[in-house]
Amino acid sequence: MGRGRVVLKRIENKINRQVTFSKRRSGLLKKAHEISVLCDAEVALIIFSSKGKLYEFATENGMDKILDRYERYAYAENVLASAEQDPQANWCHEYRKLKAKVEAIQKCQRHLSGEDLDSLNVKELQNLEGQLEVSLKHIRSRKSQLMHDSISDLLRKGVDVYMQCIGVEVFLKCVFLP
Amino acid sequence: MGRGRVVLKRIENKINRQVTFSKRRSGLLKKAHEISVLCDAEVALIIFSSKGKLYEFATENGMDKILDRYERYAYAENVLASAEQDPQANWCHEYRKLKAKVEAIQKCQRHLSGEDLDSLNVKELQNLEGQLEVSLKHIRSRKSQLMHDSISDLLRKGVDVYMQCIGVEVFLKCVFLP
DNA sequence: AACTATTTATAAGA
DNA sequence: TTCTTATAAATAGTT
Repeated sequence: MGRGRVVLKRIENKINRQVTFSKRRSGLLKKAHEISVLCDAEVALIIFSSKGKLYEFATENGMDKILDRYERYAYAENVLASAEQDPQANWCHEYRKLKAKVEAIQKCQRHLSGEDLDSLNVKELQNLEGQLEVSLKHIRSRKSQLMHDSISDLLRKGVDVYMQCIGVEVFLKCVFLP
Repeated sequence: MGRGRVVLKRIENKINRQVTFSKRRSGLLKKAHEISVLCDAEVALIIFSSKGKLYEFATENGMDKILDRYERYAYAENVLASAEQDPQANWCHEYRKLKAKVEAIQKCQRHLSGEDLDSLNVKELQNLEGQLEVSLKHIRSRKSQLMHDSISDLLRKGVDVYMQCIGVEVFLKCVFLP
C-alpha cells in the first residue's frame, strides 16, 4: 500500500524502519479501535518499539480487565494440557494466572452450589446433576459409616450397660430411621 | 476501503457485523505480524468477539512474556503515582493471600464433589448433604425450564405441523417421562 | 467463499 | 517531522 511492494522482512535502514513503525503503528491502533466499535469486540493491543517504548490500545473495560479475561480463557484451555509450569517464571505472571484460576474455580463452585446456572445448557446441567448425585452418594455413605463407627465405639467402651438403661433400641431407631 | 464509506459505529445487522469482524480480524492480525517483522517491534494483540471467542497474536517471546513486560512497564509508571508502602512486600503478601484463598476454595470444592470427606464430622456432612440437595433442586428446576422453553419455542416456530406427522404425543412423552 | 469497485493505508519523495 | 502523491492493500457490498 505504497509506492513499492512490501517484502516481509526487517527493514534494515534504521530511519526507514523508524518512519514505517510510526506510520504503521498509528494505522494498527486505528484499526484496532475500528474493529472494536464496528463489531462490538473487546480488543487489547500492546506494542513495544525496538527501543522499548510502549504504545497501547484497549477497549473500554481497560487493559487489566482484558488481560484478566485473557488469562481466564487461557487457563480454562490449559487445565488439561499443562501439569505444572516453570515456577521460576515472573511473579506478575504467576499472580495473574492465580487470579484467573480463582475466578475459574469460583465459577465452577457456583455451579456446584446451584447458582449462576443461566450460562449452562441442558447437557451441561445434566452433567452437573450427575456429578452432584455421585457426590451425595459418597457423602451419605461416609456419614453412615461415621455414625455406625461411633456407635460401635460407644458399645465397645462398655457404655452398653448405661445404654441398656436408657434403651438401646430407642437410640438406634432415632439414629437410623429417617 | 470497500464499496461504501465506513461510519465508525456499531454495525447493527448481525450477519454483516459477523462478516466484517471476520475480515477485519484477519487484517488486523496480519498487520500486527507485519509491523513486528518490518520494524522489529514486540506486539501482543488480543481480540474477543462479541460472542466471547478469543483470537490472539503475539511475537516470538510469547503472549505471557509480553504481558509481563507490559505489567512491569505499567507498574513502573504507577510507582510515582501511588505513594504506597514497600511494593515488593505488599505484593508478596497479596500473592500469598491469594494462594491461601485458592487452597481454601479447592478444599471446599472437593467436599462439594464428594471427595476428601475424612476430615468432616457428621454434623458437617449433614450440612453438605443439605446444601447439595438444594443445589440439585435448583439445577433440576433450571433444566426443566430450559427443556420446556425449547419445546415451546419449537412449537411456536411452526414446527407443529411436522410434529403432528411424527406424533407430538410420542415426542412429549419421551421428553417428559423419566 | 469469491469477486470487484472503492476506499484506505502507506512507501517514497519533497 | 509533516505533507503529498502514486500505488499497494484492505475491505464493503455483491454474487
